[in-house]
Amino acid sequence: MSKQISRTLLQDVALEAGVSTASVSRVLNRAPHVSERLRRRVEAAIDQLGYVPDGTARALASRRIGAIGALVPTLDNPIFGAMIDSLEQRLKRHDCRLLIATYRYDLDDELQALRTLVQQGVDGVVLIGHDHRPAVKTLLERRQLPFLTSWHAKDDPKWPCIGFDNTAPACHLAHHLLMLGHRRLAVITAPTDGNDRARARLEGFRQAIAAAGRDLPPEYTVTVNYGIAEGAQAFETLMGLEEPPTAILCGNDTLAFGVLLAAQRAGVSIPEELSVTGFDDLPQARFMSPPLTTVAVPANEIGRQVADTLIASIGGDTPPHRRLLEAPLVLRQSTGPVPAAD
Amino acid sequence: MSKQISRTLLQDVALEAGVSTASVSRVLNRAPHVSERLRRRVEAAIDQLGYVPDGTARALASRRIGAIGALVPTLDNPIFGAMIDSLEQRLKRHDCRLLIATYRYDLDDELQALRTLVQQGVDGVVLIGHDHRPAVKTLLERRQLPFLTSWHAKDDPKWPCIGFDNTAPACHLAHHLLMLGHRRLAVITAPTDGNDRARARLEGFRQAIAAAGRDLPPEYTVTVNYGIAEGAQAFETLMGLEEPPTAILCGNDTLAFGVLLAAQRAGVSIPEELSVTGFDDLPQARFMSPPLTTVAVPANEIGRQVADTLIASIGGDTPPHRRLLEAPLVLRQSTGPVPAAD
DNA sequence: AGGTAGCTTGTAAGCGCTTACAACCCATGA
DNA sequence: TCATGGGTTGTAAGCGCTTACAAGCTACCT
Repeated sequence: MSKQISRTLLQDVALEAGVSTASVSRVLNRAPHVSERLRRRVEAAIDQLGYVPDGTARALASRRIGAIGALVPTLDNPIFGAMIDSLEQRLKRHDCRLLIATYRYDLDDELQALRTLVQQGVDGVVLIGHDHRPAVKTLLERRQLPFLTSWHAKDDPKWPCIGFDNTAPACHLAHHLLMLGHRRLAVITAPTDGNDRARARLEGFRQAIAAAGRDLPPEYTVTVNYGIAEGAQAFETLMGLEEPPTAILCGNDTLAFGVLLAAQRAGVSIPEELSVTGFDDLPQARFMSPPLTTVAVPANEIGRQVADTLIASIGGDTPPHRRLLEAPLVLRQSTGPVPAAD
Repeated sequence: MSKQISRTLLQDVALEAGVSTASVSRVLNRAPHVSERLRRRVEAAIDQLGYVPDGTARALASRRIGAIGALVPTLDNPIFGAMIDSLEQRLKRHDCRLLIATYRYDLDDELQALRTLVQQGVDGVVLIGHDHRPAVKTLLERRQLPFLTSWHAKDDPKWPCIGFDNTAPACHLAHHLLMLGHRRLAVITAPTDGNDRARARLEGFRQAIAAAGRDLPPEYTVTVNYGIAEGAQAFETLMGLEEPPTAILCGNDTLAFGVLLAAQRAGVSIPEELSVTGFDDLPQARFMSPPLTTVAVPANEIGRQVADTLIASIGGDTPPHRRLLEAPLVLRQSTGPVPAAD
């Protein structure tokens, strides 16, 4: 069971340097009150012996594991990949590792995954969105674990967050279309169950439409899973209606890509015959034909700020209740005036 | 410094159940030789007290942390996101967590990140590719750490791998173009430094071209970083040559997307005037216009098999030296016969 | 009935580090 | 000169679990 290699221990270093184990530990942890002379002696011994501290023993004794946990719905969506990428890069600077777990938008799985991470001993946790099982909060509180939610903008003192408003940009997008004369706006959304971001975006679309004195009829709201093919399919559904929409608001870029491609196939020219919007501003968005009007989600910036803030919380700081980042509209060429006929 | 909440310990469970701590531990670890009656008593006590074992103590005592480490160049590339996603999902089944670290294709950073993961105490490690600093091997061996490389097909007993051949499909791709009559084949490749996959693909292209009795002149080989814009730029470079190529082989899909888009802008019709190929088969590839001829990389399958195999290695199995997965050509419409004029 | 093999359970010694606490040293000021 | 205080270092008690080893028990065999 045991790894036979007898590794050099902290005690060996202490012996070699002729100091106590406590001193070695202090040097290792950059503790204050260590004389230059002692520090150098210890460092020499460490080099000499090629000593590498044992993370598990350290974790047990110090009650800090040196890693945080990230719970994300999936890494298949590149927008989360981007966030995790930045998060990990930034954590590294703080000498902190990243444990990830995915839950496929299933909140029970999220809770379960959180339990595992907590049991593992993570020093902090980052969650996506505002929708979670109540037990998530209970668990986090009981363990007094620093945590942060992200990707949303709910002003809930119980859930500190670093995110952005999903509703307002969605509202602006719809407003933009209404200003262009569109009256038949349809929406393609991801399943909103357990996904407050999708709900918030949908809500934004609704608000703008309501503000214009109109409404969003059920047949103009199509719910599909994430994917290009799914977006394309939703396009078919919508354009097959008796009165097809003149504009389609998509819950994310990937769905919009599907719409763009399906439109191209169907010979529906965009934006002349149909306006389309996305949400995320994936790298591809500006390269679509036509370039996609969308909302730039600050995925990388979220990753960085979450890292910095969580590290600070672990260090004892009280995190700000809420920090909102910009999610600016990016108007490109997939939206245009309503067709003359309409 | 200490978390004030006095948590219930294994000892409390033992007390409550009226058994020894060893027995509780045995129940926890599904050890053999535990009577049904005792097991039930312990489980009742665990439920009763809401006991949750401490991962760090467990790790220290058992010398297993319950997590493996993954070293990937970046998560910004969705193909790695896909692999990591599958890897994590599958690890979960084996009750194993995933620690990730990225290194931006910098092998020194990779080594450094590995050191950190090892120090952290990971039970196993998965690497991408065959290019690594020698110290990586030394470290892994000295710690007798189960590990696996992936994404390549080198038959190197020192580096067990679960991957696929990058060269052969690349070769086929080039062959396919040659069969279509193309003679001026150009290549857009990612930087090959520290990236054996990119080198292997380039090598495949070269092999096919050489087999046809031709060669790949330097001006037909453009090296650019990962990105759509970079692919587009490379397109400009190549098409600006006195004798522009009639086909462009791209080292990955993202570069090919850039070429496709730049061609569209430049009014170069594909595949009539120019053939283009990618590598990866990202979800978008089949939705491009025209749909991209490429190679389907088994990212998800790699993730799953790496998980299963690494878990088996940790359990004491000797991993197969090498398992190769299929990376089939996907012929779509971005490749066609050489233009008549040529 | 006694011996023995094979389970089941308990005892207690770690796993390798951190840190509270105490001891010590030296410079400073009275 | 001696008390005082602050910075430096050492001692040793954990951190919460796993597991080698030994002991106890049951059942079966002779």
